[in-house]
Amino acid sequence: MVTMRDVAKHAGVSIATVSFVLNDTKPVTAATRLRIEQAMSELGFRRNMVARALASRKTHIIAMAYPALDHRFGFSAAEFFTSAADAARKEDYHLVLWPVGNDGHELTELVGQGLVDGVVLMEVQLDDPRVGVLQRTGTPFALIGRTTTLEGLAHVDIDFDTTVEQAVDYLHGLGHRRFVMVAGDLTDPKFHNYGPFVRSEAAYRRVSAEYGVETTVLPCADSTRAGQGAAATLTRDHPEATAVLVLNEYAALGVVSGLNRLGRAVPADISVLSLLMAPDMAALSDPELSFMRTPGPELGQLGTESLIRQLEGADPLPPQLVPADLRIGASTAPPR
Amino acid sequence: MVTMRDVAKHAGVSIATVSFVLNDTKPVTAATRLRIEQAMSELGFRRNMVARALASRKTHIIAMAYPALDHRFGFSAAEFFTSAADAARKEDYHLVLWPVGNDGHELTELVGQGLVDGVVLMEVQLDDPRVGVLQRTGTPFALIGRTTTLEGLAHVDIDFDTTVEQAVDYLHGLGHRRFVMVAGDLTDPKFHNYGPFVRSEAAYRRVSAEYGVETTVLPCADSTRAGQGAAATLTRDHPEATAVLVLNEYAALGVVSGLNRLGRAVPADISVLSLLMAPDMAALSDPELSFMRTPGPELGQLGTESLIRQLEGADPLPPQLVPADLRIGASTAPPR
DNA sequence: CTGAAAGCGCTTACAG
DNA sequence: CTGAAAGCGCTTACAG
Repeated sequence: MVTMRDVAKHAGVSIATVSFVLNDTKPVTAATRLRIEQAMSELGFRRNMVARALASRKTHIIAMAYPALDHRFGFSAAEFFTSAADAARKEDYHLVLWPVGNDGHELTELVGQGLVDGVVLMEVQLDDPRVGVLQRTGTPFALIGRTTTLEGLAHVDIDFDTTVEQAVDYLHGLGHRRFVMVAGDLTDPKFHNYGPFVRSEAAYRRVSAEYGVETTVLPCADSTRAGQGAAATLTRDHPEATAVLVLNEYAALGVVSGLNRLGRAVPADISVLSLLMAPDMAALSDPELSFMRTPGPELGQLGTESLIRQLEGADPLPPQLVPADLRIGASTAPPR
Repeated sequence: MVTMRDVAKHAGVSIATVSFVLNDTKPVTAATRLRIEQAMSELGFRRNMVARALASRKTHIIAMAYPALDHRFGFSAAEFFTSAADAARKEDYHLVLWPVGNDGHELTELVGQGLVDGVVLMEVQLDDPRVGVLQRTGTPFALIGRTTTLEGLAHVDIDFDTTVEQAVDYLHGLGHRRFVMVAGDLTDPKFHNYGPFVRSEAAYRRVSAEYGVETTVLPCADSTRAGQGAAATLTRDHPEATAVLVLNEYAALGVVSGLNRLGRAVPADISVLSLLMAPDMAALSDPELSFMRTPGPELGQLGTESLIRQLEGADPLPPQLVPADLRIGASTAPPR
C-alpha cells in the first residue's frame, strides 16, 4: 500500500504538505504542488479513507436508513436511493443504503460506531423514534418525510395536499362525483403512524369535502393481492363509485387487475388513478395507469443536499414540500 | 465520546485487556471480564469502528456492488440485497449497497480507499472487467453470477440448465411442441455479455433440441412495452406457437398484456411461462403468471457467506448453482 | 492472565 | 509557504 509518507519522500516534502495539496486546505506553491501530484500518480497513491476518517472525525459516508425488512424496497424507493447517491457523489460523499429496523434500536448501534457522518432517514413516522435517537446522539440528519413536530428539523417531503388536490381536481374535471380512496393500512404495525398514509388520507378527506364529492376510504395493504381484494370490496359495497384513487403503488396495480378480473372495464366502467407512483411501475399495468408521479428523484437529491449542507456548516436548506405531478395514462376517462 | 481508555480506567485495567474481552481474542478471568463489562455498560461505551478498522485493517463492511444506473434495481435485486444484508448481519458484518458502473472504473476508486473488506458482485458479465479490478487490487470478493473462466473464483449463481430444463419439461408435459423464447437483448451495450442472458438462451437451445420441439428465440428488452412488442411479433411471425417462455420479468408482464390486447387468450390460446421472476411480480399479471422463481434469497445469502468465509480465513464455500423452482399459476395450460 | 508500547495512515494546530 | 510532532481510538506482537 502506498501511503502519504511514500509520496512525501518521493516528492521531497513533508507529509503535512502532501495533505495540504490533497485536501486543498492550505496554500502551496505551484512547483511543489506539481511535484507532489506527479509523485502521487507515479506511485499510484490512493488516500486511505479510514485513516482520514479517524484523524479528521469525518468519514464522508452518509447512510440512507431504510427499514428494508418492514417496508418493501420498491420502485419508488430505488428512485430515492439512486438520486440521493448521485447527489452525494457530486459533493464528494458516499451514500450507502443501510437496512435498519424502524424502531431506532439498530440505528443507535450504527451511529454509535462512528462510521457515518450523517443519516438520511426514509419512511418517516409521525412520531418516529429514530429522530429522537439521532438527536440524542448528536448525529446530523435530514428527513425525507416529516414527523409531527418539526421545529428546526431538516426535511423534505411530498406535498400531499397539493398532490391530492390535483388528483381530485382532475377526476372532478372529467365529471366524476363518486369516489373511493384505497388508502394505506394504518392498523398494520409496520406502518404505525406512517406519514404518507396519515397525510394523504387527511388531505383526501379535506379535498373531497371541498369539492363536494362522495367520500369512501378503504384501507388496504400495499400488495397486488390486497389491491385485488379492495377491487372486490369496492365493487360489492360501492358499485356507484365511478373513480378510484389508490395510494400505494402495488395496491394500485392490484386494483386494476382485480377490476379486470371482475369484468369491470377500466376506464369505461370505472377510472383508476394512482396517487403516488414511479413511472416504471405505471407501465406495468394494463391499461397503463394514470398516476401522480412520486417526486423521488427530486426528494432524494434535496434530502441529501440538505444533510450535506449541515455537514459542511453551510446555511441550511429550507424545508421543501414537492407535489407529485399528474401523468395521464389510459386508466382514466369521463364517467359513463 | 467514551473510549476504551475511559473504560480501562473505570475498571482498573489496561486498554489491551478491554480489547481482549471486546473481541474475545485472549483468555481473561471471569472477574476482570465482569468488571470490564460493567464499566462498559455504565459508561455507555461503543467501540469506534473507524479506529478499529485502522488498527486491524478490517472495516467489517461488505459492499454489494450493483450497477444501479445501468441495470434496473427491481424486485429480484431487492430480494438479493435484503437476504444478503441479513446474512452479513448474522456474521457481524455490515452489508451496504454500493451503486457502481459496470466498467470497473468506479470500483477501482472505492476499493482503493480501504473502506470495505470485500465485495459481493452482482449482475456479472461473462468477461466482467470488475473481476480483474478486484483481483489486481487483492480485494476479496464473491460473485453472484459467473464469468467464463472460473478457476478459483468464489461464486454462486442460478442453475440455468436445470431451470430451463424444468420449464421446458413442464410445458412439454402439458403437450406443447411449438415454443417461442423471448430472451434477453444482448445487443444492448448495457447488457453486453450479461451472464443470465447468454446462459439461459444457450440452455434453451440445447434443451429444446433435446426435447425435439420447434425453437424460435426473440431478443427483447426488459420492459413492459418491449414485452408487448414481442407479443405482437410472435403473433404475427409465429402464429403456430402454443407456448412462450420469457426470460425477463418486466418483459413477461408485457407479453401477457400484449397477448391480451391482441385478443389471444392466455392460457387458452397460448401459454406463457416466466423463466426467472420474483413471486411478488408474478401476481401482477392477469392471469397470474406461472413462473420459475428466482432463488434470490438463497443466492444473496450464499454469496455473502462465501465472501465472509474468505474474510475469516475459513474453508471456502464450494461454488453453488441453484435452480429456480416452478410455481404454477394460471397462465399455462395444455394446448388447444 | 495482564500490561506497556508501538503502530495503523492520516489531519491539524503550532512554529518558523 | 513548509515541517515536526501530537493525536485520532483502537489492535497486536512482545514481555512478564
